[in-house]
Amino acid sequence: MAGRTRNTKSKRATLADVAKLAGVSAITVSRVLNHPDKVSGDLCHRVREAIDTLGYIPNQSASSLASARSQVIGVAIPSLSNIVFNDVLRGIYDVAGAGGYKVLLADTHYSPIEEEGMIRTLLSQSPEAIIVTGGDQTRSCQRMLSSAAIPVVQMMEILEQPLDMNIGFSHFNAGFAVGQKLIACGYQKIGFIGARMDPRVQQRMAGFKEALQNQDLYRNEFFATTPSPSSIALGGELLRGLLSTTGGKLDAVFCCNDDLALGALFESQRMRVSVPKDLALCGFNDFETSAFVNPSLSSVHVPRYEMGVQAAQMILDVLNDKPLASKQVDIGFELRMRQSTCMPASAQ
Amino acid sequence: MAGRTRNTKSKRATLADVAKLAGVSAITVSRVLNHPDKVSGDLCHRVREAIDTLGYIPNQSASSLASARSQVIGVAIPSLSNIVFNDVLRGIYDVAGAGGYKVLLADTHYSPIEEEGMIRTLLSQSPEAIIVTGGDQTRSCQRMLSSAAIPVVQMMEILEQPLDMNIGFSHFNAGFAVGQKLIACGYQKIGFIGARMDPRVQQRMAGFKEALQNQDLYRNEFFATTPSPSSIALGGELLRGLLSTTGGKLDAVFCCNDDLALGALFESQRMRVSVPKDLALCGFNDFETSAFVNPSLSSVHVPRYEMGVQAAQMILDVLNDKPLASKQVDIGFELRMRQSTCMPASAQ
DNA sequence: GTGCCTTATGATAGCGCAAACATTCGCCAC
DNA sequence: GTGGCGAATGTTTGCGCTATCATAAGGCAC
Repeated sequence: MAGRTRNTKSKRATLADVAKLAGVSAITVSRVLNHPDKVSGDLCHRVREAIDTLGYIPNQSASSLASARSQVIGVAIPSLSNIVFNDVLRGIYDVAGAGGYKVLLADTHYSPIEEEGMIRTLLSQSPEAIIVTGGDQTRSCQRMLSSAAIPVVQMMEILEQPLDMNIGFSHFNAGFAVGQKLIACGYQKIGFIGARMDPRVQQRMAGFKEALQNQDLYRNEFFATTPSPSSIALGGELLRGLLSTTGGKLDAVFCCNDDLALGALFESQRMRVSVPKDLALCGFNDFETSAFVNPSLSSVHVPRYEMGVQAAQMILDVLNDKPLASKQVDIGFELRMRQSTCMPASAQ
Repeated sequence: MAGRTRNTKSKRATLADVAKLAGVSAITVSRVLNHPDKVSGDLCHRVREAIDTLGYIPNQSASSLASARSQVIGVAIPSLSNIVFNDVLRGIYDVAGAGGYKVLLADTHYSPIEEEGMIRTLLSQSPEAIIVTGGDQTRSCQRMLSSAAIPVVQMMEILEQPLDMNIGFSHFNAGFAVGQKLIACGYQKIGFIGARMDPRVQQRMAGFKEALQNQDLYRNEFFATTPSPSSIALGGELLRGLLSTTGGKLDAVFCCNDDLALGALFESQRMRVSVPKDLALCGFNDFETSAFVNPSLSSVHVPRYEMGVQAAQMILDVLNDKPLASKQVDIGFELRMRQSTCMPASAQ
């Protein structure tokens, strides 16, 4: 609580300063900045010169307060260090920025409790819209979002009952598709490793499990999960653990994401387990590495950047009163089967 | 410019609403939120109930305007999709968040021109401090930053003449160290591949080049660079190009980052060029993958998360009038030599 | 010329909050 | 009892901007 002293007393220039220098009223300066078509070319020019001279930068707080428009879009994601969200963010930033909006970003650390606090903080900035991840907000968080009466997009997954708008894909279906594919490839002893176990990973696992159960191939002891954060190192550990508890009987493993899958692949190489001859591996998210590693890693591709773009675009459309085709968009996914799941000819 | 109609006219609750419900004055509510120690327990409780009842969320714009404190730290980074910056960002967010600050983030796309516009936007939010990447801001951008009269941190590299505070490490020294190390390992025909060629990559290259020149080992045709964004795919392409133009004479290649290095490694494997027997590879940034890939990839480790933490901490310290040990912090780097640069016994 | 419209500019008020100053009250020393 | 002090609460004001309304100046039909 120490006294906050700024050594410079040269206060920032204001609209009024610019107006005085240009010999016009403040509102005219405001118009030059916000509705230049409503000011004559002559004045417009004079005002701009004054702005340059003073190095005037508008005070967005005052503008927001007076106009009830903050030009801010709030975004909450579970993790800053997960590539998955970076790609989505890039899409959001590109579109929001081009539309004249700033993005205020919060990292919820995969915790709905933290998320609630962070969304409260976001809302205190009077954002014109909010983008959140998934649908596992706390009740009071959902109430806050609703009563904020602004457009809300829940992204990354398709939800049964979205708060407002929704873009993503079905993780259950994706997991199910992987399960079906591995079975179709001829694999019989199929395992799963998962980390973090956030709602989307759980849905992938549930879909995968159902596909196996449909063919009577589900075995509880072939599934290894941990709430720990996902990493390459962890992928190796989980795979080694699974192979040891199952006595190496597995012939395919679905990893809940590419971090784990790469870790499993690298660990297999060190254990002299040949992929895919001895063991097939499939990841999720399709990182760039997955396409280039040897053997290349099968994965589920998701148009993440595109999802971010569309999420932001839906918001811009609503904010500009453009008609929206649908409040819910299934952006889909695509199995990218590569060398790591090529069933060897000699398979039983 | 369509009319912006909000269907709900239920305006958000204000301090005054809370005050009326609690039967106190507005300033008391403000005190409950900002200086609870100055309000009696009884009133404090009553006010908090009113806040809950109304779902009151303070209007940060009004608060900023009235108090001249925005609780915002502006951050500009060159890329949202480069893991390097994610780690730094995580550090910044963790510390800034714990200190009660929001982070307003801008992606400059490695362009000083874009950066200038984005910093202008950041400044319009009246941030209490700014963190930017590197030192290649435009003149007018630097002028804006100076006249904003707020703490500024330039991060990622050590600068000769920082605007204000500075944290990072010497990319020149890091490149030089890699050069020396490869030479010490006994490599003689040493190449370099680089992409993006932003200022920091250029410095790494310059340091590396100098190390080679010192031993008369620099050969211009062993250096391949491109302004294209770095990627794993590009690493493979650049390596293949370099090997073909040099007739495969190289025995070691320093890649300006781990993306390129991994791409080079994977491409080597596909070309049946054995790493490190036929070709040594060294990357930069030490991604998690690098430690686990086979053969494991030598790289230069940089404490990125720590750098973000310290950048934010320096700012919090200045904002709280705590004495600062130094305005410039060299966070260092560390060579992590792994299998990809193990000189084979049979080397000439 | 009159009336009416459009365009360009200005004056005023108020957005929601907190700083600064004002008031009230109770307590204590003497 | 009196004066003085601090704690608790309130009143006023203004942060910098824009919405709204007002005004002025010009154009045009008749």
